[in-house]
Amino acid sequence: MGRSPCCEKAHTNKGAWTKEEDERLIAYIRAHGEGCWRSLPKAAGLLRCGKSCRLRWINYLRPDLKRGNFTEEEDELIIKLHSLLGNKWSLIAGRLPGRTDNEIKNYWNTHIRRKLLNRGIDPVSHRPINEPAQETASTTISFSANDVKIEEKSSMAVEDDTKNIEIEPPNEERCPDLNLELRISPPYQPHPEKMVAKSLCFACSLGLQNSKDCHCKIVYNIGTSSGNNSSVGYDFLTINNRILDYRSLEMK
DNA sequence: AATAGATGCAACCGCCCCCAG
DNA sequence: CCTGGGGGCGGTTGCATCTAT
Repeated sequence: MGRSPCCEKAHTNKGAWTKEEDERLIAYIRAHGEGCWRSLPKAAGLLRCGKSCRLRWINYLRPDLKRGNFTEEEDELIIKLHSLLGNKWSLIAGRLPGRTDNEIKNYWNTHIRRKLLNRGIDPVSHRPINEPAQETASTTISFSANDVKIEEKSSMAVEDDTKNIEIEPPNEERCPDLNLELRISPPYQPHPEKMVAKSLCFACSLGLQNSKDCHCKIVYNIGTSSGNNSSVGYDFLTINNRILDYRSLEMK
């Protein structure tokens, strides 16, 4: 359409980066920091599109990147985060220090998808493949200010801008409060003890009740004496029996 | 050893969102 | 409030490498 291109394509290199280009980019960012990507190539003496520089830096040259194979723990964390967030690779990457969204996206498509298929789990819905198709109602939890609303819908999506997250409820389970900071803490629990009967582990949330991975247990803790800040967590992210509380999952 | 097919991953493309003017 | 530019993101592509025949 009428939109101007992000850079002058005719005078930019494309394809694999050379060692010299990498060195120029690293040297420039070391000296000036990450700034205006559009003007960076010219300032750094690179015949590259600003977006290309940004991508190269973020996905490959950044000093804090953790290169190498993903660990089993990282695998499981990615799977669990993906079941909650869908293809929000940048959000998922935010929970894996040293990993980039592109890297995780590639890893998902090449390894984890197949791994889940081998386990008989649909990598999109995270449900058992042979489970009969059913009307999937989902729960939308709105977090506009302090006013929390829950409504039923029939799709799965994460809507960043509205700060609504739609989650497929596991077996009629109502999901607790979940905001983009990925904190689990229902706003108000007059009878927190009732949470005991409703708590599901992550395996159950995937329809794998009674599996060896099922470790339903309560991870809520009652608030302090003030009584107003009680927080109740769901054990979605138990990894190797170590509880990953959502309260540690702040985004950005 | 040669070749075809499969796989992995870096990089690109185009759309969307945010924000300054 | 509107608009355009810049940055960010997810999907896709293309090439290098690996594996099977």
